[in-house]
Amino acid sequence: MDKTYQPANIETRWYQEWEEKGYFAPSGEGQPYSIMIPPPNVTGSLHMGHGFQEAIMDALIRYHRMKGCNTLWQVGTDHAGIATQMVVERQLEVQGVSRHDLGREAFIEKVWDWKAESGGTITRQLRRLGSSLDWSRERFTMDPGLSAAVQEVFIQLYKEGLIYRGQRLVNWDPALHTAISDLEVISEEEQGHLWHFKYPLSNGEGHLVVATTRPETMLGDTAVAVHPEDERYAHLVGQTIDLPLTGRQIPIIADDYVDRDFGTGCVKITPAHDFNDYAMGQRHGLDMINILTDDANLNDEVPEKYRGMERFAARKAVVDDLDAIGLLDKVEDHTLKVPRGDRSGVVIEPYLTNQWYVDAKTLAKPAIEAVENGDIQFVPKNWENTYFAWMRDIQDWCISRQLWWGHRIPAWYDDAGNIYVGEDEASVRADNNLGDDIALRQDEDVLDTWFSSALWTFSTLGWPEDTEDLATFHPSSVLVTGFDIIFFWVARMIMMTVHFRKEVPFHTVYVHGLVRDSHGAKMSKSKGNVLDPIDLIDGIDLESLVTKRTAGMMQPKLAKKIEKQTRKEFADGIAAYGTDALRFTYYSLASTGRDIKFDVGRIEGFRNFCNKLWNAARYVLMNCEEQDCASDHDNYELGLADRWIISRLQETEAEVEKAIANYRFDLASQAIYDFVWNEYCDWYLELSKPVLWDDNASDAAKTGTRRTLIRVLEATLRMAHPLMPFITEEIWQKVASLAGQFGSTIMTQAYPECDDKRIDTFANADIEWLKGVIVGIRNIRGEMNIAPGKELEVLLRNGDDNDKNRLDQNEQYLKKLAKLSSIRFLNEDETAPVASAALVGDLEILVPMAGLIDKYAELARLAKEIDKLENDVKRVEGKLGNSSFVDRAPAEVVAKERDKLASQQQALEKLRQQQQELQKL
RNA sequence: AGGACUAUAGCUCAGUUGGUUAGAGCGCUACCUUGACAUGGUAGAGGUCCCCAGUUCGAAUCUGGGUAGUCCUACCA
Repeated sequence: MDKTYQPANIETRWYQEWEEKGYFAPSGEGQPYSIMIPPPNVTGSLHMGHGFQEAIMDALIRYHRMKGCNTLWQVGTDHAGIATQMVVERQLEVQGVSRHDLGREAFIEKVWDWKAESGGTITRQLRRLGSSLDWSRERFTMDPGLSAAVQEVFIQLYKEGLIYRGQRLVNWDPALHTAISDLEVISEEEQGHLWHFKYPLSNGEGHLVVATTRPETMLGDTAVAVHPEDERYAHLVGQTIDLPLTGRQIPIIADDYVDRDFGTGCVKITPAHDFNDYAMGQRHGLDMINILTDDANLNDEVPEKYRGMERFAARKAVVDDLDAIGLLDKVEDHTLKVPRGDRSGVVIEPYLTNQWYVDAKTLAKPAIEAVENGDIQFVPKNWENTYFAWMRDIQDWCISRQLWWGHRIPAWYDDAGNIYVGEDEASVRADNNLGDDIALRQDEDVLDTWFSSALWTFSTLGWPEDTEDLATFHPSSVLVTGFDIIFFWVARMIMMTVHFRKEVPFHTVYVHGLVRDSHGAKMSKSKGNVLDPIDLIDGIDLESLVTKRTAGMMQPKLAKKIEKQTRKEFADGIAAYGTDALRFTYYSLASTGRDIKFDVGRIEGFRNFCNKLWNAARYVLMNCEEQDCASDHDNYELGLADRWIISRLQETEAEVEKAIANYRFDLASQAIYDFVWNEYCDWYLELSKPVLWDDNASDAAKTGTRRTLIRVLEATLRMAHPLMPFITEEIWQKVASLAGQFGSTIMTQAYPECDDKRIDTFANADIEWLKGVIVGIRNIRGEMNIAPGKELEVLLRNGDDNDKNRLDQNEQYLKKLAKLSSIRFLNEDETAPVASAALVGDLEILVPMAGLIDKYAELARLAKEIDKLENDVKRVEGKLGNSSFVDRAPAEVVAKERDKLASQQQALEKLRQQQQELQKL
């Protein structure tokens, strides 16, 4: 083995082998365990969020596979309608071609080409992460099988009346020319203005003042509303206004939606361009005048002057014109929420169109129940509240999109406007007895991407066919996802699955936090703080990183800033840390919080951890290879250290198991880290040396030590494998046979489980004693600046029989680990030399000072210790002096405090004696 | 406006049903190439557990109020 851990040499090699050998496929035996990957965009690339999420899922999958489950991790990608179409349109734009120039069919072909070209990127990257996905079952939301499922669902929901077509206001994206759902609209506060206009009363007796943030919509006003109990205007209700610039007369109506205290208490009503006004228009039977085109330019419903104007130009024109005729009352600064499309970033228009809707309220009911009755559980549980809150107030879901890339809606229209829904034109004709003389045209629109995603857990398993995979792997075991798509995806999956399968899509939803940069900011291209998981694995030099982060930046100023920032933060680029270190970092961050702040500094620590494990293995192999490790006989003996580390391994196994059961990967990784580094390496390997290197030690003891070294290492590798698959496999291959384990891969070995019988509390206590003595001596050595190489003669005083026994049995350990030339108890009649002392319980450990230790340094050290103890004693004395504590606290708590006080007082007494003796000198 | 979450060491975070000497990693200080590892070893420094009040014998932990921050949902023109 190399002296240092070199991940690049092992990772891709092992992944290829695993995949070729088919280890990722379900075994066909055992309890089914399945996870459906949240399908990434087929033309996308891996980001930190993916990396985190895949790491979690892979750990769960590998863990259950090793536990003997029939494990399926279903892989696949999403066609991501809008996102993908936009990318291809942008590529065409560079060539000066629009999708309309190409026409629908040719354009879709281009998209398929692009999918073929770039579609492998993310799946290649998933492999780099070590994800043990069953690639033989890879699916795509637009492949024939899944498309059939989509069609089936649409047709059936239509027949049940749960999908309908309707004309109403939708969120219209004027850049993308499509409707989008409420969830795809992001509203954020922006600085704007509030314009106050005078609307003259038709009777010539003055005017009303209305305020608006969108002056141009006044051209579509069909009423002015006041509050029904507003005395200022009560007498005007029923009268009309001469709507300026239009020549139209519009009524003054009363509606209690109006807030009397806002502005003047008069509101202009534009039913065709505002959701609240729309509702009011319906209540009052107002006209709806659509004044916009698909591009959000003004249409022919407005006076000639404004026709064809862009909406913001029209705004200015309307304001200027009203001002010119003296009807602009005033303009105020005003912050308002501006709705923008999450993809296009342009301001969304409420726009009157025909769209397809899903009756979400009906579907939501059983979906809510599935969570209420515990069939589905969220982890952490509080996300259920978020789910309920949204589901109980759910709005119908607009599922049609005016795009070309996606599942085309299976609906046909005749010239009379009748709607026919069916598999294809032929079946529609057949089902409805439509002759060839009746012209049919198919709906131009496609379905929201999330419509097909909602079917993901069962469509990937072959539905609507009644497959064995469905019977075996559905419902899936757990969904691993971020809270950002609980509404987009999780809720809709539950609705669709419960409706069509009469069972839940998954039993558990594990909701993890979102990966952010080290300061907690969202990672985004425009902020220039994006990290690519692959760069953390392979490393990247500074220049490449700068180029990558600033590529395709529209604003040169921004690019400059990002470059500066990047050069500062990554002056030396990013080192190659390897997949296992990256994954371990993810796990360590996977606690219950909502934000996961990713600091590159952390990954280095875990790369070092990999190196630690690597070198521990080197040490073990060095001592075990071609040696008797008792792999096939019982002729060995386990010493204290052996029994202790075996015991600690059991406890760690139990801890890891519990952590994984609770989706606490931070605790699982912590337990493994701690065991490997702080116990196995720091103590056990050191404790093995005095045995292996002692000529007086018996062969049976040496064999027992070697056996323990190799077997604990081997079990640790299995324990850690789900979290760090590559390094564990690489080492395991070299270690397994020495530990009496056989197999072609660690992947399918049994996961180690805690054996209570091997938890040895006596060994634990003895080792704690041993550590106490060693640490006590090391502490004196460190504090007193005694050269590390200087061997000490240590004396013990005041111990009981237990201490004496322990000394007898551990003398070799003590000498080696604390660097002692001798250690013995003082005889009864022997006076102790001047010494520096440490305490382990009642036992005093004396390091003679002669020639080694400065009196005043030791006095200072003692003073510090005494001070600390005095405080402790005071606190406990206070507690025990409080009669209500003694009376009311449980007896065992009181007893514990008494014991504590007694031993503290004793220790204090000894240290004070020590202090006095020293002072006399 | 309603709701959720967060506040613990310089930084990032653990802390299980109230009883711990409040922990870890990174960073920091001193010493050390000792035969697995300097991607290392040994020792050490560092905390008013956001603030106030309450419950309790006892609060980082429970309750109420406040402050600060983050986010979600809805939205007043």
